[in-house]
Amino acid sequence: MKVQNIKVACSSCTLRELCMPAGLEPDELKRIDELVSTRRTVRRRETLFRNGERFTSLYAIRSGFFKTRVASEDGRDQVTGFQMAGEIIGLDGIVNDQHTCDAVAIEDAEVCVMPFQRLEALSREVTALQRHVHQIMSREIVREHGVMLLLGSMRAEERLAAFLLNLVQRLHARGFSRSEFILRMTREEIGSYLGLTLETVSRTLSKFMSDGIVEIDQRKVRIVDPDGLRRIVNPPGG
Amino acid sequence: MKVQNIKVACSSCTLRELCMPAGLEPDELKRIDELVSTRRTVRRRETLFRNGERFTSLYAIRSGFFKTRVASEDGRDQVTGFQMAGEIIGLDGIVNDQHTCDAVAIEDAEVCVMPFQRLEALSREVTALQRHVHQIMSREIVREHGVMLLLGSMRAEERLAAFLLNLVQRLHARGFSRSEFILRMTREEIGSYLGLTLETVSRTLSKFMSDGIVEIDQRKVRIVDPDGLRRIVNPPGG
DNA sequence: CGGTCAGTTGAACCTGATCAAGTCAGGTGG
DNA sequence: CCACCTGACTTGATCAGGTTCAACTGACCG
Repeated sequence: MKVQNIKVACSSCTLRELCMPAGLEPDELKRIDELVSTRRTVRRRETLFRNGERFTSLYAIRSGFFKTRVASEDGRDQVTGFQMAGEIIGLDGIVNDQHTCDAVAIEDAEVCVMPFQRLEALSREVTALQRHVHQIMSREIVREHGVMLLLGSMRAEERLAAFLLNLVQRLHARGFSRSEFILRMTREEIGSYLGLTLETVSRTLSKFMSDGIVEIDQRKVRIVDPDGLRRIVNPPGG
Repeated sequence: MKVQNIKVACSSCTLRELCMPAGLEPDELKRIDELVSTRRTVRRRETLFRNGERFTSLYAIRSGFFKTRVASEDGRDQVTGFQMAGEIIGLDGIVNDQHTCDAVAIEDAEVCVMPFQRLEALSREVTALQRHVHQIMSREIVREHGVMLLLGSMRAEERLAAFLLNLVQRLHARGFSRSEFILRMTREEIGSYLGLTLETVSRTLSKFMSDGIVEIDQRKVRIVDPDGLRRIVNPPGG
């Protein structure tokens, strides 16, 4: 783990519109710059935090990709999400002052460390920030509802199609292509997230390819027929 | 829907320790009494709020039982949780000022209505309340992680066992028996929550019964061998 | 150039879904 | 009060989607 003390200003960060509230007054903007104490770089395969560790901070991802995962007492584990630049992780730790999942970088990453005490103090004073924190947590709850729907009621093809559409949509919101992207995660990680085995993920992607819906070369994905994917997620006839 | 304007004081509510922060100063406690605007009764099968409705308030359940469910564009739906006295619902609405799921009473219920604006204003001033709101949202995120683990990696028997243990544990925390309780939901609702069909739920419960782990008479459940259930959830050998 | 890890593909198997029939409890109306 | 109806539940038989096990390919790296 590497901690950088380089001062970084949210006010001049290109990702601000993703992690910070919009429409702040100049003086509020200035106060927000106190929020991030340090940055931290996390190399591929390293953890940002682990189940059981003391919770102190939320983390805003500046670059790179993370996965979060929970484990049951016996060895099984479940990927609960993939997070990219501009997203906030660590919310699970707030309830019991202790993290309940692992956050692992799946490619070299850099995060902004936001000590939670500071965040709470500041959001008592800056209403827009308070609102923003609530929205971030609520958004995570809604996202997880979607995953529950996926895991509880969708078939393999539907899960994969929904997964690909979700990824490309988030990447597009960050200025990347609307149709091409690189998978940062392995088939096994995708499978763990979607409640499938890696073989089923592989087979299903192959099927999408032979149906002419996507082109896949290793980790490189090109979505040829986005409507085809959408039809798979929401079959027209019920 | 019936709205009661009877003034209710959180400060004198028996459920306070469940929905409100502990260790408040007397003056803080007094201010908290401003939080609940009204109570509302919801009959069985009626909804407290629906997907698409404008979000205004969080609701603390005073009595009764709810389920929350999300729906995909085609008809499928997924129960995302069962909520009982002392629990807070409505958090999904915060992100977009609009509810994204339905909350349906599965038995006659009464809730305390907490206008969210008021809650935000008050939590800017009462630090313990601010912290409490954060904890409630974080707790929900952690709960959903658990459901994702369940849906993504457990087999039918494990899901049912985990479900029964979770229910009885929450009921016991509310002063009910450690081993007996009434199921408030149908087999179909349980199945939707656990990603199973109602037939599988029924069969699996029958199996538990013939294994001497539980006794079931209609909706009445008696857990005979809690350790047996725990062993099913966490098989000793991996 | 060999070793390792990720991914693909095939074949057999199994868990849980689906379809179907029948039971049971509770409520309603004659 | 009883016959009937309905919704919830149970149980059986069959089916299928996805898992499991296994073999193989290909990319990457020391």
